[in-house]
Amino acid sequence: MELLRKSGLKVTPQRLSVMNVIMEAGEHFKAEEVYRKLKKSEPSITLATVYNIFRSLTDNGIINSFEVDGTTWFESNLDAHANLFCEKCGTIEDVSLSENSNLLEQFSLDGRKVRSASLVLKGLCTKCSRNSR
Amino acid sequence: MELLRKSGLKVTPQRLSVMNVIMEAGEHFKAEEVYRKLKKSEPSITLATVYNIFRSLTDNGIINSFEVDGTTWFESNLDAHANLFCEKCGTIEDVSLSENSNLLEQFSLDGRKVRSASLVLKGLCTKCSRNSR
DNA sequence: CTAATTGCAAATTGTTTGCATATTC
DNA sequence: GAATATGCAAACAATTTGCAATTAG
Repeated sequence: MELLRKSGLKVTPQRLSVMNVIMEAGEHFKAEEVYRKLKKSEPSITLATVYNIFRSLTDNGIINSFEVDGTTWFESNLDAHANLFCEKCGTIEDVSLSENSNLLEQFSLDGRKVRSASLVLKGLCTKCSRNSR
Repeated sequence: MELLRKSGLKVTPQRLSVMNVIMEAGEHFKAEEVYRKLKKSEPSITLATVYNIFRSLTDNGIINSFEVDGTTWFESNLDAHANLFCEKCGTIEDVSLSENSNLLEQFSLDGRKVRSASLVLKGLCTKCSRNSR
């Protein structure tokens, strides 16, 4: 609620529900998934509304988004990290950068301006990597 | 030609044309752009064909792809680097990683398997950054 | 009361697919 | 000659838009 207010966004039940889903630590969702989850408790909600909400939340820096194979994922973790898409189970796993690595200072920027960075990995998550051994 | 042969892909004029466009150093293209470019010299070519070609080239590791805001870009630079999407002029600029940074060793991987990494930046390219000062 | 947001349907964009024809190897 | 690729039209998936009705501040 505070986050919405701080950004001048109106506090609607739909927005609160979407935020409830997305704010769980370490969670990553696609719009469609959130829509399906919410449909149960909030049957009137629309996929378009979910998309609209995600747009205002990302525009206001409340959540983060990144894309994998043509679809957009959302997460509440705003710290610099990589997202690993597991090619076996289709989930996303956060991958922290090694301590001595500050992602945002890794580039030779020479007079460019970087506003956002998205580091997406593809491979096998911890669980699937273990199971495939 | 050698690259195609090595991967067991048939050498067709369409594939050669696409590769000619994409192989220019530092160039980044969307399928649609390549299609428009080639339409002039090769009027029979189709957007679907361009997409098919890009798929076989990426599947065989001949070129690289990454996505920005829902559209896929292709490049021939296979070295580890970041791609900066300029929000002003809409082009992509390669950004090399600082020497002491090996992108693929930056993560705390602990038993995960990483097959590919895509680092996409958004901001202003060198030219637009200069012009906006 | 006013501006913002929702819900709905329809439109758009980027990309893929099925299939007949043509082309490489 | 067999397998693969092209061209074309049609299908698809993800996302956005226009607009009327509703709701938050």
